[in-house]
Amino acid sequence: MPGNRAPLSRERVLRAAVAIADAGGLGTLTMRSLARELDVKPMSLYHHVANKDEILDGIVDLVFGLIDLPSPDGDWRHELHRRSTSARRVLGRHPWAVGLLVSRTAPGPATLRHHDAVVGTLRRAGFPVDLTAHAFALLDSYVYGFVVQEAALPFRGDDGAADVTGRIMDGFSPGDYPHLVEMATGHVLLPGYDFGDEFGFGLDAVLDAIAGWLR
Amino acid sequence: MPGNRAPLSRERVLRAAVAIADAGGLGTLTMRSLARELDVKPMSLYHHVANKDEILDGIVDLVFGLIDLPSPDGDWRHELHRRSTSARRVLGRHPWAVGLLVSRTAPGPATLRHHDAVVGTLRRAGFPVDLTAHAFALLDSYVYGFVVQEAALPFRGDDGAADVTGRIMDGFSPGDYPHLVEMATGHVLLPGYDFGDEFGFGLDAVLDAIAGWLR
DNA sequence: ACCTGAACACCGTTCAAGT
DNA sequence: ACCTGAACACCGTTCAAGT
Repeated sequence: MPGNRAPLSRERVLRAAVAIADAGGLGTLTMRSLARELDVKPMSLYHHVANKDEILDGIVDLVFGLIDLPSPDGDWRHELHRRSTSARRVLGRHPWAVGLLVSRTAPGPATLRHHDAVVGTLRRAGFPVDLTAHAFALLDSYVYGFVVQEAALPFRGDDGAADVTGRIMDGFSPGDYPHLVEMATGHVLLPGYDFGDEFGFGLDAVLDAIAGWLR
Repeated sequence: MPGNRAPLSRERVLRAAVAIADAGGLGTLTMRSLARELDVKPMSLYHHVANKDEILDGIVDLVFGLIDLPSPDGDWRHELHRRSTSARRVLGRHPWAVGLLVSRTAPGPATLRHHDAVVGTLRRAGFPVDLTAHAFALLDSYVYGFVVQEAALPFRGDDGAADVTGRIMDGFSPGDYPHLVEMATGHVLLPGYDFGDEFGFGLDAVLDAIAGWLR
């Protein structure tokens, strides 16, 4: 691993932590694996972060910092479409981040800046503060939840889908879950299907609904 | 703890695991804390579950089993409204379950039965299979994502909100996050506000959108 | 059949010591 | 200032032994 012996820093620690979580899941991210990745002893990490909890908060915030911000001066719908697509892509690449979200209550600066830009875009577009709260809750619920589904449903990748459909169909008594079987064999497993394509469809529906509130 | 010395069973192990995760978060759920709760030695657990991973899969499925199923014969919109409200309440009580969702790909029988009932309700209502997939993705993304937001955003409980607003306002340079500050002081922190109330508003918007696809 | 004691290879973190 | 060795109280899990 080239360049790993640059001087340690909070930044490098967090970046390495993201890399480990991406590669093997959150379960493989330990202070010791992180130290190994950085070619350092575990205790050295504590000079740059207070503890593992701060690392978890830090990598969530780092991931939020990768999401494109909406420009408050552009067309609100176009800007929120672009940032939502970016959010889904970024969070989809680091799905453990959404998993971590439910257990932390200390949003970092990048996360706050992100939310501030979304709220600001809605306010600038003319949404009153109560409708802005509605829109914020609806839009970001959709984005987070889609990432959860995409990570959890085994309807991705060509192999994964077939795998689980197999489990559904023969792991249990035949005839259970008839509608899931129909959905799988009649739609999801057909060549052109990609669950990820559902995102844009739902996103447009959500933005339509929000746009309707403005009139 | 009365009745804890009933004979061990997979059922009792999973129930105790849920209780521990509810009380102290997933981080406090260990094979050893679980054994202690059940008044048994850690190794006894392995006679009822293969390993901790199976416990995690098991408690997610247990929680899904608590959600009201829609009846495929009722009015689809009413049924999905009822089951979505139930899902939000149940998952909101056990928020770690949604966090776990992103890292598992082995849905259990209760989870599959749940999804089957939702898909069946949509099919019975006359949605073709492709629109059923759209509706399923949109609706459940919204439900999961709302639970994530409600757990993550510190906009709940009277104290929590004030806490974080404090952090937002003085922890960082003043004037950062102006829109979040406006949203907090001008809306979210006002006496009658409860973020949870946003759920029904967004749910109706989502169901409106889905209903529109049927015509 | 069900439970357990002892052991192994791990964790996060502290503390005192090195450069 | 930054890094580290040794140690502590924990983990999940295996294996051989008990009833």
